[in-house]
Amino acid sequence: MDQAPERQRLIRKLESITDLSDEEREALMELPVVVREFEAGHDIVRTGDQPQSCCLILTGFVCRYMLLPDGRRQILAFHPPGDVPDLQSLHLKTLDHNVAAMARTTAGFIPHENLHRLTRQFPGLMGALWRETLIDAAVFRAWMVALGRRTAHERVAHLLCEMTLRFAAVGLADGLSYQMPVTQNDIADALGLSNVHVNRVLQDLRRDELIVWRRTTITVLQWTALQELAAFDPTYLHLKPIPGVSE
Amino acid sequence: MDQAPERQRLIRKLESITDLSDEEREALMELPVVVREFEAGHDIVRTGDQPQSCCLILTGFVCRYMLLPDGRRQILAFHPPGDVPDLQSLHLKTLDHNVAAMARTTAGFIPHENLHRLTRQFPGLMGALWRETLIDAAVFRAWMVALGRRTAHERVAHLLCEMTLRFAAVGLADGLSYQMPVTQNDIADALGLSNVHVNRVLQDLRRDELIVWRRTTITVLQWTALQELAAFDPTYLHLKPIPGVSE
DNA sequence: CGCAGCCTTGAACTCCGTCAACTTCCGTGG
DNA sequence: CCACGGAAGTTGACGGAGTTCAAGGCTGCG
Repeated sequence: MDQAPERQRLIRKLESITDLSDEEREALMELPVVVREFEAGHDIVRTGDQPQSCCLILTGFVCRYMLLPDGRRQILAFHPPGDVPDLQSLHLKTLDHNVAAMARTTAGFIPHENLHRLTRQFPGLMGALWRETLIDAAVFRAWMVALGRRTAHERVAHLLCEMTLRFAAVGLADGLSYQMPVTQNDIADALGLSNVHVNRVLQDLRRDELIVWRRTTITVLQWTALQELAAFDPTYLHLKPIPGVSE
Repeated sequence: MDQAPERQRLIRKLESITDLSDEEREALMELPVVVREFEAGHDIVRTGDQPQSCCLILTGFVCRYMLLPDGRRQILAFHPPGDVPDLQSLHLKTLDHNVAAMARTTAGFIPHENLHRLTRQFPGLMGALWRETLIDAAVFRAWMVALGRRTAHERVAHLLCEMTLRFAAVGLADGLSYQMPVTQNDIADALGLSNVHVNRVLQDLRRDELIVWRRTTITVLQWTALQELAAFDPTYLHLKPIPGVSE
């Protein structure tokens, strides 16, 4: 009876960026989902893999990353529950980067054939999924601007703004507070900085009482000030307005 | 009789990443294309626009970029002829960045409705176009790694490797030589560096006889050495093997 | 209670940015 | 044909944001 919560995750996510019809929601509820669990630090899929299914994050937290031959790591994206980090594998056979669990994570695997059938039957859903991959790319672009042209303080602030909205969009934030299980080292690898410098920047943000970050709990104390510091413009997330946060 | 060359550009590009059937090629030949011309430095579409057609680059050269409020610029992508830099507008109504001509450029505008009709009629073409947007994102990821974790020398070398393959893939390279009308300032804004530093890096590459760059003509002299310097792995471009360059 | 991973701190260093001047190159027009 | 002007490329001196290295301090889990 209650395998529903999984699909609700996906539906909630899609509805944060598109409108779904009742039929489409029903079709999503009928998707077969194989649930697997991953320990923190373990890869879910890897460079070179040719997955036959997409993985929907149900609980936990996930990142995508690439490694240079000498071990330097760049984190490409963070994914809260509801995201499908390898949705691209639907049309790009070979994976060119890794997906890893940053905390104990449960993921639901949805076979490609079922997703393909769905997109054939419901052009609206095809649009929604395509759109989802395009927003993925939009986030990459925003990160590129951060990596290339923002200062360390701006980068950290920008990442915090983005994650705040994305957690809120799928209902996983409590006001401006949310759980994000990443280390300062992870932040550094996401923002192209050293862990030492990330530490110093975070101390500044705390000293200025813009945020509180205790253990894995992040709380934004001064949303407007943080946005201004980051020159954060949420357009690129292409989210519908979020009750209680935006609008 | 001879409006054909335009569509050939698109077909050639798509065939560098997918196989097309005769029917699909024919359907592409029947797309209406409105040709317009743009001067160097002029925007083709802008942030906030809600375009009703996609622009196919026919001749010239184009970049996508974002500006920070204080004027800092990050170039997100370069596009040789054959590319459709705003293909995403098919499923993302509002543009979140700009597309600009870097040299005198002719672009062919293809109405969204025609592309949508095409994707409904030919699922293979839908796959090809979706795939195209996914490769776009893959290139963003590669750039993110460069911006976040590569040194200035590696970044420049990596960009040169990428552009060499992309020009070659659409038949616009003469061996390892091609025309790319960008200034050192543009390179700097693409790689998150200053124009001064790009200048010094290029001098190093020339001194070591890895490349020649005169005016807008780039020639790679030592392909293997350049690849090694960049730690360049072309997988992310998801190209078929290019006769005469790769394989 | 102990250990391991994470956070924190300080000092030295470096890659790259900034500023400012100078040169080269090319297109234009006289 | 040459003179001019502006944009792009080049050079040097200096400064700073962020890195590296290394040590020490927390803290939560087994």
